[in-house]
Amino acid sequence: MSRELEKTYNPSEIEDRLYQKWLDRKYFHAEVDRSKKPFTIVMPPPNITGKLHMGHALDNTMQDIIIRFKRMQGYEALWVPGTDHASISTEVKVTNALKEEGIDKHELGREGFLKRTWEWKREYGGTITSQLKKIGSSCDWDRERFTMDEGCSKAVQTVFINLYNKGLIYKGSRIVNWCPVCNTSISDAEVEHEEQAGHFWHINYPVAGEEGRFVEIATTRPETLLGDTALAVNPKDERYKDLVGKMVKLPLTDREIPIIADEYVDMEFGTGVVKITPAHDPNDFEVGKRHNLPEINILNDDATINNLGGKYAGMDRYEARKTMVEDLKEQGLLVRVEDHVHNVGTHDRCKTTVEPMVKQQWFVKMDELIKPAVEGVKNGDIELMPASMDKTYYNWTDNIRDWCISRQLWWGHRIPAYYCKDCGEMTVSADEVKKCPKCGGTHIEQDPDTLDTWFSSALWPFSTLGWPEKTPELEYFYPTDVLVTGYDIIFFWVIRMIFSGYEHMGEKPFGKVLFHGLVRDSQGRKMSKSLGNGIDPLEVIEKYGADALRYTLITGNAPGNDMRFYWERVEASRNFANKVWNASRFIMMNDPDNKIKTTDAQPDNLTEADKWILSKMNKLITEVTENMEKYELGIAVAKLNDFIWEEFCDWYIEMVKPRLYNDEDTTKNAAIWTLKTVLIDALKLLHPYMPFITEEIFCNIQDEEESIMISSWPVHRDKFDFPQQEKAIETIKEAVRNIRNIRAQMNVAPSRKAKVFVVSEDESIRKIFENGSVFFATLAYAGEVSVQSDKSGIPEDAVSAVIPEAVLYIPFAELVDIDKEIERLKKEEARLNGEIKRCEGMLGNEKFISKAPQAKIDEEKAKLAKYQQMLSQVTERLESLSK
RNA sequence: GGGAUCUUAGCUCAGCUGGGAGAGCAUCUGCCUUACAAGCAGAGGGUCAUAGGUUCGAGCCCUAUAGGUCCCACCA
Repeated sequence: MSRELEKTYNPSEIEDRLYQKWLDRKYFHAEVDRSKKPFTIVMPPPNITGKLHMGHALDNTMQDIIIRFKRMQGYEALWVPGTDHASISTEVKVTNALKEEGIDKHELGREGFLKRTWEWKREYGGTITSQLKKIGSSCDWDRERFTMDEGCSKAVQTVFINLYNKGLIYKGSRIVNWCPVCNTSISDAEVEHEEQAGHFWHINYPVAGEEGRFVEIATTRPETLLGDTALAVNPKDERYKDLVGKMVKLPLTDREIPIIADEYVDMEFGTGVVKITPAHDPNDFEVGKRHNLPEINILNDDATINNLGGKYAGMDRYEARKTMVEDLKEQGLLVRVEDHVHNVGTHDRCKTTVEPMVKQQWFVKMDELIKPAVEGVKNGDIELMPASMDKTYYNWTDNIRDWCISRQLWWGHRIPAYYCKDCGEMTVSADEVKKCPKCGGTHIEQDPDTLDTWFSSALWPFSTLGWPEKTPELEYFYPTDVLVTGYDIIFFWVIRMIFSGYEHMGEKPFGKVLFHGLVRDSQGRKMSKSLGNGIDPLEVIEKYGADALRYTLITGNAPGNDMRFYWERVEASRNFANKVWNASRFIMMNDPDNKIKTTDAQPDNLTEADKWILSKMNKLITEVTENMEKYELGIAVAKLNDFIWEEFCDWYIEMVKPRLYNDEDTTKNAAIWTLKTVLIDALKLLHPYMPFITEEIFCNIQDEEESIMISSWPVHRDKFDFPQQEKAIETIKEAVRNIRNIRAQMNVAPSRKAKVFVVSEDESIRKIFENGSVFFATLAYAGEVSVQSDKSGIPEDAVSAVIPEAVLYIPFAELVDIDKEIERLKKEEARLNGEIKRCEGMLGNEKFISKAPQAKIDEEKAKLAKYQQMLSQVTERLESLSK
């Protein structure tokens, strides 16, 4: 393998090749291995109709980071990928495709349609998974699943039958949300409420038998009047007390309906009289049940008025509304029209206003099922991250209603219920029923409905592992460890998986749920097709590489928070990748034949600088690991970035250069060994975040085929703890910073070297500078460094800087402006005085002394001593300059 | 109506269990120093929304207020 690397990192050449290498070597594949601990993630299955968007990119990057980390830590790490059949989306897509060919879905028939849809799935359903590969997802493609594959379908059927037999699934005539465009019922979770400007129509209903007396009601949906079966008032309402029990004439019809009393009516709102339409309003439905009112459905499935609507039959709901209002006006029954803003339920897929309707549908009874799911989160069996999601979760579980699971669609899992046309008997069965068990009739028809898409995805954590079969995988990998998903599908999916896990497996589906937010555009708007503000992750990958995209999505963002996408941030990520690339290139250039290996014994002539960076690295390993274990991915990588860029590149590499450029230097090899050791550990820590570039460098630098993916995660090594050396190097860094600062302030050209005197009475400090003089001189642009215990030989007008336990002098003879120098020192004096005052204030506070922890007190005492020592040096300098 | 969350440098955001305010980008100054100008060195810039409270000590905890965002909810 070539050791000549390009000057800048070029991801496009590398990514596909490396991904293929990993695939070929089956690195992503996990097997049941009892000698290892399992770690499992199941991927939230993207819709087969989907195209990769930033949400997927974020979701999968997070999962990939976690799974790569765990794999390196030695777990048998399994990440199960798959796709969702997405019943409505897919059905709509295929229906429209057919329409363009001039084919009507119903003409084609159910079987023909399903055949076409499977074909469509085979052709396009894999698009999204192939895109997931582009971002580096290390999922076990051998175990890829589909919610409608044989195994998952078996799981769905088993669950349905189990729940039915337990009485937890029932069929009933209930009010459901009906989408007249998609022509199907939908669950409560699929209804989005949006505020719309509408009207409040006040209508007079004539009281039967009392000429000239009216009851005024107010409604936002006057067309539903056709289905009214009562008016209701509050039993406590004095205004209407005498009306209760009387009848009113229902306008525009020849029906009479009763006035009833029900607590549900709010006296304060509107006129205090409510028209009751049990077939088209969930509340009215309840009222109707309490008072045994008839339910009159006045709508067809496409939201036109049905044949019960008299002259309005056949009109669209809005057309009927308009016409009816006109008619009411003509008859003098329309009192007035007010503007009114109200919440309208719309279908989340197609944005059509849903119509509540009474329909025969299948439901899952929720009240019992939800209990273990609530308990599981309450007692910590499942942890939601961030924890604030708990409240959202309970808010839903506390107000849960039965789940409408039947859909009037063809694409999906068909309900395994069979009806005998002869006697009407219903049989729920896994196998096709051919003969009625009750009457023996053979005219059997299967329920035409299919199940809600989320019914199958609710089983995903165990259906993908083989359930209902008792597979070794299920036994080994279940329960899964962490679920990563957006907070927007907590109700659709997360909660349903949780109660399904407890119900069917007797155990939680996952231990933790890591929620992430939305990726918004740079102005904070949701990325959407209609706005055209979406950014294609593939475009980002093409321009900057998958690593840069992943890095951008993971940095500078706390768990559960939304983030904004900026190209500038991608650029910054790319720059970081490039930094790593060049640091690596630098190291390779200094050991072109790869003579020094990290596996070599630790050199016995490590310098203080070497020990410092090794010690720093040791700390970094601990911090990164701890944060990743808490799934604080952003914090972990921020620490890593700081270490690599600042400590390693800006300081350590610069410190080491004089040794590398000097062939006489006996510690040259020690430097190279340290550079490589630290770099390789850093690459490993970075690998989960930036898998491609780290792999490429890892192989190049070590001249080997071995992959970083399967290398072991770095662990803290006690032998690399060097607290003394850490302190020593920090002292030198402080000195360097001071000198650079002074030089910049004085506009001294970098080319101009100056002699630097380090004066300290403390021998250990002097020793530090003597040991570090090789690089101290370079970093501080010093021509020569003189370390001494007193000021002998130092010109009186040298510029000076005070650091703890030492004073630095730089003689710039002609450049020095004494007044400016005094001013600078006075500023420093004031700063130190401020610090001293602060320390003294704290230490002088009796309560602080008595209540604060001893460590904190000692810390402040040490600071005070340090500042006092520095202050005395500054004062001394000032005095000698003022002479 | 209920709930969540946010308000920190010009912009976008970090800041984990309370112990001297950080990053990236942007701005200004100086550098093509033989890994990297996608870079290096330095600088400026914040009464951490407001007002109270708890505490020896508050960006962090509590209460109220203002503004923003989101979720849930059957007010016809």
